[in-house]
Amino acid sequence: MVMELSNYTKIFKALSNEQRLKIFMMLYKNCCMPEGYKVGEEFRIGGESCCGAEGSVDRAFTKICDCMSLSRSTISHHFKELQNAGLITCVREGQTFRCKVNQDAINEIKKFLE
Amino acid sequence: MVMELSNYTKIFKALSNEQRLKIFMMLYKNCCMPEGYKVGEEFRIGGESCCGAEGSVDRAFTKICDCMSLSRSTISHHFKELQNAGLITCVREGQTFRCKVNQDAINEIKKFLE
DNA sequence: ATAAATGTTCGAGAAAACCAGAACACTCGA
DNA sequence: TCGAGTGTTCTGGTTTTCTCGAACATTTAT
Repeated sequence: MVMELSNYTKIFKALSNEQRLKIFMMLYKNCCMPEGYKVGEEFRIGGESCCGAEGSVDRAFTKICDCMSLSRSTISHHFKELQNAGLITCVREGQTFRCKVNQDAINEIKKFLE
Repeated sequence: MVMELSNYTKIFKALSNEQRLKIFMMLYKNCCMPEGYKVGEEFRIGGESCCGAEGSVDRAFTKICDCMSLSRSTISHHFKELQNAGLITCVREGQTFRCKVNQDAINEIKKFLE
């Protein structure tokens, strides 16, 4: 697959904002910190404590707001941008979402940097 | 080595601009297009034709300007930003520069995406 | 059915990024 | 030494990004 340069910049742009990178890390590493993460797994955002290990409570955005001191609308925008860059996929599930990191996009970047 | 999150965003930001990414690609792949590149090699920017294979003429920025239709000052800013992100290192050599991609930074990103 | 909780969209303001042109400084060859 | 060539810095204008709050839509529990 040959990607346009603009596809790469879109991905890099999505990761160039610290708040957005944090969100992405939560999804990718299942936590803010890169410890004990499991790549490619499907899981819910959040958890009773945002960075806790439980990872099964559904109050996604609001929890992330608490954790990051950003408004819900801002968080929503950031999620949109991550989706738009093709880094994550979200499907609605009731009141909240089930999100998944798109491993293909990650691989594409790694290949790009080869 | 443990890098702060802001170091990563700085790198991603540097690569999030299409013009800057082009410049970086020229240095990293020795050409705008990822063909026949030699990673980690030290070489001069430019060439009689910006994307030619010769790669030994020194009129760096100006040539890149011709190639990218950007002013010299803008090109200068982009180089600064790439340096500031730690992606490249430039040392003056007479009228122009000798630039090198910092492979450590690339590896850091790849590790980050592991 | 109503209320609470959640995410979305709109409007707007502040901050940052992008870019150019002008004036400047440095290097090198004639 | 002087001029051409090259990169830097400053200033300013335009565009984009980041963020919030308010109004809205949807889902879920009571």
